[in-house]
Amino acid sequence: MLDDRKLAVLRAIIEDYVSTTEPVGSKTLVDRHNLDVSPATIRNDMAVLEEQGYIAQPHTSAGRIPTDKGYRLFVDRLSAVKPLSQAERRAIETFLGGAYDLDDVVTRTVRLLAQLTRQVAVVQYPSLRISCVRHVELVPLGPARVLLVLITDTGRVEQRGVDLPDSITDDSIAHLRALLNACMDGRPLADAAGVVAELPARLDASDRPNGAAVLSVLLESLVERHEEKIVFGGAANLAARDFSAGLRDVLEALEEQVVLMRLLGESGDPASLTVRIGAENTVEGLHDASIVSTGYGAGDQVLAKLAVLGPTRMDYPGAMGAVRAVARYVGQILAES
Amino acid sequence: MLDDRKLAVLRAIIEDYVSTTEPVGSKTLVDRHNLDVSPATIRNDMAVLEEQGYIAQPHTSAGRIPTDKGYRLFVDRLSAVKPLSQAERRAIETFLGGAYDLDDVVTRTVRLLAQLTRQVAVVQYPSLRISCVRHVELVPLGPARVLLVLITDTGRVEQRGVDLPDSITDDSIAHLRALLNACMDGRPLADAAGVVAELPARLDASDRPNGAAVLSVLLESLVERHEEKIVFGGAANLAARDFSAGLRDVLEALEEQVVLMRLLGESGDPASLTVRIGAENTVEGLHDASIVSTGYGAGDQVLAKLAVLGPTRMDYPGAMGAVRAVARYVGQILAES
DNA sequence: AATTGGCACTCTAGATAATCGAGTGCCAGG
DNA sequence: CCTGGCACTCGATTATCTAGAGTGCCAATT
Repeated sequence: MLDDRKLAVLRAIIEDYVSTTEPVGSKTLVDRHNLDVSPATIRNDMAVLEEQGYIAQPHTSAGRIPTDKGYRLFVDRLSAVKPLSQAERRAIETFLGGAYDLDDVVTRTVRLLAQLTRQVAVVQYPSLRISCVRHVELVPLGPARVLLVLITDTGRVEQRGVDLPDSITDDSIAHLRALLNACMDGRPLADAAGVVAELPARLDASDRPNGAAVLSVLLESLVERHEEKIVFGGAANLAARDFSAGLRDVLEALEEQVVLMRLLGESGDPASLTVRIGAENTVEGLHDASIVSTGYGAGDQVLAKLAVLGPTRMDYPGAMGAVRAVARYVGQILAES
Repeated sequence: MLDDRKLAVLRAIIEDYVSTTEPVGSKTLVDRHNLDVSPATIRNDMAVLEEQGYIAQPHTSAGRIPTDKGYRLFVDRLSAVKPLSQAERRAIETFLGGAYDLDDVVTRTVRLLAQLTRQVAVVQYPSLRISCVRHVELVPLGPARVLLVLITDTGRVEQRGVDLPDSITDDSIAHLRALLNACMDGRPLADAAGVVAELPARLDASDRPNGAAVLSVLLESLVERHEEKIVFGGAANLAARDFSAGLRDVLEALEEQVVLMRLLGESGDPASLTVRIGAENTVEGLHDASIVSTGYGAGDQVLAKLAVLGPTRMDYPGAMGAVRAVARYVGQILAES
């Protein structure tokens, strides 16, 4: 139905349109790419492509622009992920290598991705779900308030103030701390639920409510809130582009954690490169946007996602290359630390 | 030189211009505010105001718009900080009250300020300079690498991986940990420098380099990097406005930590409400912007700054009221926790 | 001396019209 | 199936005109 030349034409249209931002006509097309046929032939091809919904005309007597469906075909069958240049790889390595702590890794990753792709970058904090507990610290903050500090074997530290149901003595705290460490040390955070079950038996009756409160925080709050943390950067790159919906909508979407969660959650296979194009995106206000996302993590565990967001008219091969490369390096960093 | 009526005219011009975004003429002015004089009289006044540089004409035969100098006079002498409504105060209280930890306080503050003022909000993390050490924890991460965790009496936790000059045994770590806690416990972080001096004497010679490495991280890195952390939000509010310089510049400035530092640093008295208008701002790309900032902290200590950034044409009394109120509430929250 | 009504003047925003040209669709011939 | 030719469409650009908001200035008034 679509012979090779028609596909080549589609590819050419997309490449031209992405780089020039202007509808591309049959004449320009033959000139710029060396298709050995006449403009009239191209026009026939374009008519077919249009009929099938891969390209569209903004108005009669203008060139063609790709539709979402056109981009989709391009991404699926007409393009390859573009590997980064040697220089770019080195840049990633040195830039990410200098990170101090997790916060810093995430911040730097965002900046890096935004800079590499000249788009908006979105990075989710890695999940603590599979981390193991190395140490739990309890520090009294008030009569019925303690600070819970959790140190994982991946070298991460999470803290949170906990309001207790009862007031608590320093002794009880010490007791609870010892017990928590005994129970949790070396165990994955995901097991916290199990520990909650066996804990009451090992606590004085008087300490049970407080102990339960601390554990539920450990579970619900630390682990889950971490995943909800999503950072974006490179908003300045939006200003240059023209989103028909108005970039106000885009910025609003980016500032809503909930929306970002959904955005990253929507992609199918979490581990692999996923591209969502234009209207494929269910998030309000992002119908003109495309998202290139992938999971990342230490080893083969997917701990979180990162993505690049731009107008549907974006350099997909380049963005995909950058996303993949950055995800790999971040994974390495996480594995090392 | 400027009699009362001329000042009233200036105030009226600013108020109208801020709310309508359009140059305001003599006729409209008399209509909307009840100045009991004729348009011609106002025109004379406006001529004087213009001569003195308080207002300007975009072009002949257009109304007048305020200049930076005009806004400056308005802020200094013609307006009062507008207190928030009861409802707004309650909203602040409940919204900030629900915060989990410091990160959450800062994030919520940004959102709150952005929403209250419909502008961009900028918030700096509170300095650790005056906090006291409650506990120091060292966790081995590798042969020559430890994780340093610092818990302060204000319930904050900072962590950082430290690469040591020599490899280290678990014994040494325990020793170092005990010593650090003995030295630092209860002392303000600002004293860390002093502790560095006395530490070597109390360490085995073999532990000295490692101990010094840990302490220098404590000092340089934890405390200072915290102050450098600045968050902004509400960028979507920029989209509606029209910055002549292009909002790209504004967004770029906002994404540069260094620039934000300078922005907040420039204000004079750190404790009080400061307004910087248009060109008063030395930051490139923000010559069309105004910044309303103030310091905040627990008690009377100024720990950091927060600000609102918008076009010079902004609602100064409202912004000042919001900034002041939010700063106070955040201060309270910090003092409590 | 300050205020005011009157008036001519100046621009800009917006409407209308004319023109240009890139790009198309279609057709007849190779 | 490809191609050159050709009439046609329609947005973008430019030119011209008009209406009206707003001004500055002046002479008269209080």
